Amino acid sequence: MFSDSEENYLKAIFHLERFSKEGVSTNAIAEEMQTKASSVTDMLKKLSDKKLVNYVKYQGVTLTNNGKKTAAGIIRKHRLWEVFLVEKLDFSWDEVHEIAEQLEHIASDKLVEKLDKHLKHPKFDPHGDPIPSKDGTFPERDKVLLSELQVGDSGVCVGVKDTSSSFLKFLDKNGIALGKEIKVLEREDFDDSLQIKLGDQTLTISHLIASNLYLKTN
Amino acid sequence: MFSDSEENYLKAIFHLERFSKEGVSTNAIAEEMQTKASSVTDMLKKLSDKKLVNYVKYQGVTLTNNGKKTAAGIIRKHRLWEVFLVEKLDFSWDEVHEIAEQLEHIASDKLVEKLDKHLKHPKFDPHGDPIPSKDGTFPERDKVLLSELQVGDSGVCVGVKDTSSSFLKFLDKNGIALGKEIKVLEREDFDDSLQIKLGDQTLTISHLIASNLYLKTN
DNA sequence: ATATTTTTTTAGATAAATCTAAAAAAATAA
DNA sequence: TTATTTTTTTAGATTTATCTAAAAAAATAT
Repeated sequence: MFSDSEENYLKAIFHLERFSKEGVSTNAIAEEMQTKASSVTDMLKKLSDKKLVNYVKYQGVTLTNNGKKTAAGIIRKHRLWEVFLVEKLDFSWDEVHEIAEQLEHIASDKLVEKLDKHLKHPKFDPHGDPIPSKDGTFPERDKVLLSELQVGDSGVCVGVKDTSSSFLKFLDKNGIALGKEIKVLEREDFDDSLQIKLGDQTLTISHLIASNLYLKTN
Repeated sequence: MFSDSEENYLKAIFHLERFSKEGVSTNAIAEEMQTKASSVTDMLKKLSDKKLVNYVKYQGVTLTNNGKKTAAGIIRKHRLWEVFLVEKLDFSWDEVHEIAEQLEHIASDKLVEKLDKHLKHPKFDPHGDPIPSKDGTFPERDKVLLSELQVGDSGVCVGVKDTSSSFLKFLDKNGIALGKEIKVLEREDFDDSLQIKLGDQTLTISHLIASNLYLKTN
């Protein structure tokens, strides 16, 4: 149906749309996809011809309903495969992104639905990101960055913002995992680092760490 | 490492090499891949530059050791994914080929080995074809076409030669599956059709059917 | 309001994989 | 052995996705 490249652009635009309510700019897409603005322009024309985006020269793009649905479908596949890799093949959560980037382009509706069933219809991927349903709707979860909590607040770890291997490995090393309860014991005014309680241990984490960890507060 | 197209050519040459002990001809590859001879020539030059085939103008090609190993790796992936689709996702054996054609190009050694482990190191795919081991060796099984058996002979069904959906569906419909015991009761001289015993039933099958079904004789 | 900077687009080039049509080589037939 | 047919290769074109460099438009600053 669509080329891998077209699918990657749709995915990028989909992600960028969540941040800007205006159209997404050519440069933003180029940045996200690590490519040149001129390549983006070329692709926007093609996606526009295929009615996947609304594109007006010099004014950026938005996804059409069709484009949104297609993008959600790709993200659905990506996240289902991530669950498969972690749950069934025993990969760790910092290894699955690159492989899922390939698997998300496998074209077979039946495969996706059978995979979903096999995995017992998971709602979230290994990083806590929601898995769009078949019709393209996202089951959003209310979550808050750990960095935004007040001293004394607590919550359960439900997701990560940064999914880089180095960040995830850091979490592993410190025993921070989805499902764990975290309580903010103290905030250091100087650098906004936090002292937190995790299980029966106490540890100190930087602001950068805290601003990449999502909690569900109780 | 290699493009999907390069991998498909290697696979095709690998399969064709099993039949001709001479080099594989350009036209044979074009036929196998449903493409034009001129496209094949172009690709052979490229594969030759990459030391995957021994190519001499007008004399066809053979795979180098490297080419053989690479091809075996792709076939390994294809067949492991077929096992996964049938055993874990509950696909039927006539549905898996097209999907495995896509999955075989996913590049991750770790994924292949984890998949192999998850499937408990299967030796054969759902059609009875052997799965090459990691180092590229094929565990060949001694098998005979049902059409070559004599009246009175019997054996266990271990594989199919034709893997088309229509053939596999025919087998399903008639209760013929891998692992089933078959005994040749009678052969019709006129058209070489066979009367066979399958479980407690007797059925008649054409020569074409019998010449696409592999048995292991006892 | 004009000049400067930034963003975006266009024009033209490149690489990969394919094609058609023509040329060259090899195989086969007379 | 020469002619014919078949196979294979070459030459040149096309499509997709990319790039660089230049031009055009929009945004920002003076």
